[in-house]
Amino acid sequence: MINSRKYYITTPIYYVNAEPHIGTAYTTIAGDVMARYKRLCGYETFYLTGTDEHGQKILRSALSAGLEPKELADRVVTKYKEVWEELNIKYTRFIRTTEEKHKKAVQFLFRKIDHNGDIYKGKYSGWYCTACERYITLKESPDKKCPVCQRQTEFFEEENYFFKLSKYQDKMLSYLREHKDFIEPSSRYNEIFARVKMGLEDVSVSRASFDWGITMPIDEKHVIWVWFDALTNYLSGIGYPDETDNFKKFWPANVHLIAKDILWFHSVIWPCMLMSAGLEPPCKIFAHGWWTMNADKISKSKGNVVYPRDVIDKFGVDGLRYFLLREIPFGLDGDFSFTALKNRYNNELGNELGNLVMRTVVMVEKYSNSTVPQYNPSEVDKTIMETLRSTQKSICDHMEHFRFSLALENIWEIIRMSNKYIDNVKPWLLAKEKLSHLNTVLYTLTETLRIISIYLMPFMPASMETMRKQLGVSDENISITEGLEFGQIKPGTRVSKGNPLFPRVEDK
RNA sequence: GGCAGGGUAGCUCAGCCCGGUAGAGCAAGAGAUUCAUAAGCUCUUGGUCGUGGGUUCAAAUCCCACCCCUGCUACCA
Repeated sequence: MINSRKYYITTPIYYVNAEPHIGTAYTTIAGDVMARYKRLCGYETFYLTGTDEHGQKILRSALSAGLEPKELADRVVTKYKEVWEELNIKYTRFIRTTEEKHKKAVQFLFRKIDHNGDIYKGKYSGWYCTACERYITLKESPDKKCPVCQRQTEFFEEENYFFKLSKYQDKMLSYLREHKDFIEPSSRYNEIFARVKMGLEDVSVSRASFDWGITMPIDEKHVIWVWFDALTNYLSGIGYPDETDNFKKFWPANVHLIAKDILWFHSVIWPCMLMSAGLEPPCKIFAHGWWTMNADKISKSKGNVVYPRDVIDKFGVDGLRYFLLREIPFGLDGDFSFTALKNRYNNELGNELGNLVMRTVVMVEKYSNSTVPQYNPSEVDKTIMETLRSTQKSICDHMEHFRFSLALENIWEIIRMSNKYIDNVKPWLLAKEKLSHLNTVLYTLTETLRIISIYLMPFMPASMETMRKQLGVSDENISITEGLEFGQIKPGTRVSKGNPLFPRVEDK
């Protein structure tokens, strides 16, 4: 039975042969936004991220750097943790696959699956491209040339242990049929469904050609395949198999957030492994898209990799967090460009939101002695109330379904409405004529901003904290369930003008 | 090749399910204002809705054909 008041969300564990870049930051920020949102909704939330540290590639990278693989991993892990801290990522736990706990969990899970009769010794053979380190299928290349690098491949045969994936084909298929929202976006669901229908073949889950990995319990000459190892982090990260209370509380995961390239492993191999071990599959796999850079594919060789630091020096952490989730619908591919970033930052964050906060706070200072005035509920602007009411449901609905960009669009409707409102009622004239309606206007504005700050807290925690200080509500307990009702800011609350929240960026 | 999705203003997209001669944001241009980060507000320019046929009083929207683009088509992670 799924505990409805808990929320368990994960990112993939990142491979430690590269430093965190915009792509890994994207997944991690999205997960953080969701985790923060769920916390605001009152859920006991577990947000897991970490690093994948085994495998041949790591071994090679380490050797060429003159390091032990673990040393290399340690260094990169430090980088990851630094960057996540910088980006304000509030994870519950950072797991490393080289941890003893994790290794034990992997071996435990492996034994379970073995005891269930789903592991057997066999031979894996095929045409292998040494350069790309991958087997090719005759379907993708009948002439036996590597489809990626066009090099001639060699025939290899190795003795491996296999997992009986094929045994779970029917179960997997009916699971997919019964859980239409298991994989999102739905286009990905359709792809996977079609592939599973074509049939499942057993997968090799051990390697004997190198030893940087977790030793296979039933044959010490083999290490466990990195994917088997890596996927298990979702269990070991919450205490499997020993910390039964925590594990029982949080499993199954509500969502595994991933990039689209690793969908197969997460949506098919992983659930089948879990079925074999008698565990429930995760509730949802959400596969997001890729970023291009000025419409070009991002790659090391092209030298156009964007690192978080490149962005936050100029646009701030929240500028980055906002842009990534606002620019493209979550799930689709999108283009990263500093032009687009600057436009959104200046227009939406600086002009529309930042300036709204500024003009509101300054007016309260000037016209109301820096304190939020009393208001007359019957005089509250109807269009503002209507906008707040109509957006509330849809914002929360969008958030629940990872439609971050639409949630933000809705929030910006409120912001734009507020700017219009000011221009319509012209508080500076009301002040001149000493009309009492001014009080209601100022109250409405500060209160609307308070509500906006709650909505935006998951996206831009640092800026919203600053903004709430300016509004004088920083010590208030924030909750989505209770904080959205109009009329909570207390008359007499002192506002204080601070520096612009999002100072304009001029060049670049 | 097979399966899936898409081709709508300069750009990014909504509308298509439930037919009635096109919408938003950005970009561009103009105006009135001043509380404000020269921000905000108002207005304007701008599309024969991939191509060709068909159904219909009426099609971006339904049907057929074609062209083009993208994704998936299993073990580097």
